[in-house]
Amino acid sequence: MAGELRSEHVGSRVRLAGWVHRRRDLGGLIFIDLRDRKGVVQVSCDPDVLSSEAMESARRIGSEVVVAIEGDVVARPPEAVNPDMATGEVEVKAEGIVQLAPAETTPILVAYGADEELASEELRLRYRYLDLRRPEMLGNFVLRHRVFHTIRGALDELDFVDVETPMLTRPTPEGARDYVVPSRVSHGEFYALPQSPQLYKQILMVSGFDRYFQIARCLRDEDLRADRQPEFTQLDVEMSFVAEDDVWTVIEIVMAAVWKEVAGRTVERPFQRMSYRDATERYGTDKPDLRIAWELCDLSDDLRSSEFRIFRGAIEGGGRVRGFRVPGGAKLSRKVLDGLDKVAQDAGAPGALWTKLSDTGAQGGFGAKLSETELTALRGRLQAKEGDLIVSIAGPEPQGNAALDALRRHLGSVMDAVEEGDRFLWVTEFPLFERDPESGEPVPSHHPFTGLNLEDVDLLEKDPLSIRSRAYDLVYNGSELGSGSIRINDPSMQRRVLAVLGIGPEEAERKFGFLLEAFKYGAPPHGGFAIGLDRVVMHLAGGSSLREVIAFPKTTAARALMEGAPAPVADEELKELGIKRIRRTDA
RNA sequence: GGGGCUGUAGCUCAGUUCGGUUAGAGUGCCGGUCUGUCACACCGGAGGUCGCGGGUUCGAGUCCCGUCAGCCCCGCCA
Repeated sequence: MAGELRSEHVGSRVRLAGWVHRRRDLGGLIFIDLRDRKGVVQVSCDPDVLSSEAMESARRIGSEVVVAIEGDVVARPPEAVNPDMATGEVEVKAEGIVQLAPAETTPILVAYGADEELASEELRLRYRYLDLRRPEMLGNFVLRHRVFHTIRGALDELDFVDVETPMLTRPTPEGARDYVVPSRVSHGEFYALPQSPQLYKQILMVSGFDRYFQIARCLRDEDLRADRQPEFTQLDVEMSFVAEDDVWTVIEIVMAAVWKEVAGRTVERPFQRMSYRDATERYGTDKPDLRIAWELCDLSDDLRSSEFRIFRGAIEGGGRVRGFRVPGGAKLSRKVLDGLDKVAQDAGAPGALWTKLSDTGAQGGFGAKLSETELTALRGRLQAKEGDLIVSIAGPEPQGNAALDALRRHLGSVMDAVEEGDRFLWVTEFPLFERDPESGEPVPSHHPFTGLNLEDVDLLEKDPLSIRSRAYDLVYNGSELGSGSIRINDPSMQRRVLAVLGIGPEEAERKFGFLLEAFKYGAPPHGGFAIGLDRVVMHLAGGSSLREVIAFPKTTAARALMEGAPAPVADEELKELGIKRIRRTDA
């Protein structure tokens, strides 16, 4: 193909078909850059070879016209070799050019120059087929293909079986909002598109499938983000007769294979592991970016009786003072330091407290408010020295965590302290429940079938919020790639957990009766994992938006701009579905 | 549901601070010159509901109100 021609092909005759990437008309000579899936090659149109009619048509041919070209591959004259081009040592001397399809002037460019800005994302989505012609975009999807291919190969090698589960499923009241599909046959009843194959894969374990996987489409009707699409692809895995380590090992093998195969990078196995408690204590988040080395420290003991009202007040109010050391951070400008308040505030804290360490003590910020003893204690605890910056947050816990995490990442990037590398991390022992901020009642932090740490079973009814689960997340460079758990396979334990969640036998029966019923007939111990593959591909492609690695993504309003979805349907069609349109009740 | 940014030529943007002549640039497009270019170069030309609606004003791309769209974030995402 055009993009594959190299000097070894010189002398061979080729017939190429593709798109006119660019054309350079020098008057006598015309050069056409011909693009196909493998890349671009230069075609030369020489009046000594081509008829004057053929030269005339080559002169008129526009960008993105589809053409077939026949000719010999020749070496370029030495002075005309283009080292920036994979095919730059050769060109095709055209002897015949046929237009296979015309092309109007495109609304957005395909062939961008090095410094040219891409068209707006809105237009790129509207004319997605043109945007996807760009070699960078095509490259993302070739990479995506290789990721999927590698995963399938690795799991096949590990004796997993790929099983498909339904797209039309039972609506679930738990979790994310369902995309709902009306039933034509049963008016008033609805299917839901799957949020994940969770219940099906557990049922497959009851069926004895033992090692299941699926690359599954999942749909959730929630608001979008750069890293969140309503429709996404997940690697779904479930295994029987396993504990955490068995699941982790499988995922580690798969991820290492992907990174090796697709990026040519070796990642160390086993991945680092850290409990949820450790992660939040040391980094202020359940998805720490370990490329930033700095860790948080509790400074409360050193400041308990401080004259500085903010510190003492926070501690007396039941909160804590925590902080971290930014090596060399004393050189940061006043502007950057003043900006820390906003970073902390955006994360829900009243503000950020900081001081610079110099040879004479602490300068600026809270440094002046502390006694000599307190400063010395802080320096010792943080192992901080002259030239460092100390940043801290005083106050109650959840806000403090979020702010410390935000400050750590913000300053990590400002100080250029984010190391290169692939830092995978298992975060383990998530709490089984968290408190619903509105009702105050416990709600599952993962899902209601998550197994619990056997040491904590006795606390189930007494202190549910303190129970550690057998759920785990996989974190890559500060980004959550996926999560999983060892599940509950004992029907009576499942009933106890549901009871704590305020779901009685009747409600449980109505919501997931089929799962509970299946568990009556011999459910093996099992557990699994799910990985967001769009995010994996995004990271490997070096991007920051899923839209770069999903062929036809939705906008932030969940609309498809190219085909125009969603769209109204005819009243007649609605009638057949037993659905009546109601007027919007806008005020 | 809330907050922020953006919307001007096919495309990318300037012009909006502080209302005032005929709204500019680059690129693409069209025409011309050019036999080693590679974002070819050079010369010329066409191309605008200033997102949409309303208001203030002698006068609105510019000010005010509303609305639509795209993007980023919070909420939400078991």
